[in-house]
Amino acid sequence: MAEKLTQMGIAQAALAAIDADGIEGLSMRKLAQNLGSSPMAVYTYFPDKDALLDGVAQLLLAEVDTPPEDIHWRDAMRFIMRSVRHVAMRHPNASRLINQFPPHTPDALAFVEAGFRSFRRAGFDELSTARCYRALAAYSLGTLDIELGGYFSPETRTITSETRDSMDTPTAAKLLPLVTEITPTLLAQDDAAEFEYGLELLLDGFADAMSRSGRTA
Amino acid sequence: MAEKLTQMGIAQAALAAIDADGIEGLSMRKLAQNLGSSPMAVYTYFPDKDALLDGVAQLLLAEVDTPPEDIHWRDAMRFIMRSVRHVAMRHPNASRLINQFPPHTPDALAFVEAGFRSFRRAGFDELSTARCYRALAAYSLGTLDIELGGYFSPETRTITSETRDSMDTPTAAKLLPLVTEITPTLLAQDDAAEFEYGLELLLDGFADAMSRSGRTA
DNA sequence: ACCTGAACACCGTTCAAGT
DNA sequence: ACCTGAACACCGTTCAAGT
Repeated sequence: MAEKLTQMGIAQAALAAIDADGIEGLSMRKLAQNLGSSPMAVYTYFPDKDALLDGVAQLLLAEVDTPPEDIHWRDAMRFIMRSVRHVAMRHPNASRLINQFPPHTPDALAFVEAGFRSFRRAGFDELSTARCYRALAAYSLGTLDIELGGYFSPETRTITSETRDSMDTPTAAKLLPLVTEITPTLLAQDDAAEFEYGLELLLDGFADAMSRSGRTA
Repeated sequence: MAEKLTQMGIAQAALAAIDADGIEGLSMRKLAQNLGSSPMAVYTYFPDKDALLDGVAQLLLAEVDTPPEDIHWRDAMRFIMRSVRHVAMRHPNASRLINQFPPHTPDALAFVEAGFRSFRRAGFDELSTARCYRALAAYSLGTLDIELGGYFSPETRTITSETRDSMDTPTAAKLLPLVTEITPTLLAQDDAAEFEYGLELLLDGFADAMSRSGRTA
């Protein structure tokens, strides 16, 4: 029984459970036990497990900070992009949900609205705004795949082992000399610095397009 | 019984099953039935289900085409990036595995090696090559999240319904006017064209950095 | 509307045994 | 090494029933 159940309370408990045990570790039955209720009680508030996970994603996205209104659009985009990344880093076990479920509640959309506002105030039209948002979203989601999924660090990844090393290092060096050469550099990269690097390329590109369309960005 | 089991054959059967029924629809038991064997036979070739899914991902990545050796690095990158996207589009139900499992078999790494070769031949040093590869990988993976995960098209997504429309349209228009304004534009975007747009921004950035470091790119 | 308890139709994987 | 069959310890969700 504990507290009275609510949609928000259940989603928060689910997020806490995922933070602790990962997405795979969450089951409707264990969650219900945490809540002190029968497994089926949750189904009054969420139609199925997928809807619950979507709810957890909305909770995460609501944690993204909204930039001050008076800053330059480039700073606003840096602010939002960094905030998304930091939310994911605070919830490494849950971050995959951000890639899977787009924001759709008012709280989760607050940072999107703020980003659009910044673009529009700087003179971007609807098409440019949509286009820039899409490019930034792609870069942001891909960054989460790489950093939180441990894309470049096979050791940290879910310890599947065996099949992974289906090629011994001597063979690799012969067959894939450049992969062998570059991989250590890739592993030594500074995540934050590389994130900023790609981000600035996109922002530079947006600014160029703006100025070519005859405005002072 | 059917054919003799092999690691490759099992992974191919798993990919076919996923193409047909989705990743969630694949079970070790159904796969074994397709293969005409007992469920446990697969465990001789893969230590667990995650290793099998990794194997399927390697199969997908091996489908990525390798660009001709004599083209400009920009064309080589366009070639590879488009090929990854097209592989994912041929296997929409399986494409999430590309975001989850990086290439690590020789066949799956062939396109990476080719990309590195192209960068290095154009005069990029190890650090620049790693840096550019990372930015392209992030953009590529994020694009798959958006296009194949239906990030901008809530209707096509797994039909979780209910919780999704926790805000009626009139409220949304008041609270989030710009989201309301831009969303139709977002839904009407041409996926291929927008993919190319962001890609060119990154390639432009790489070229700038190259020429500033004192080379003819 | 909200919640329960039992039941259904599944899972991945371990284990002992066979070849 | 390769494969089987039974069993273990789980799942998400339906359903009938209670308040």
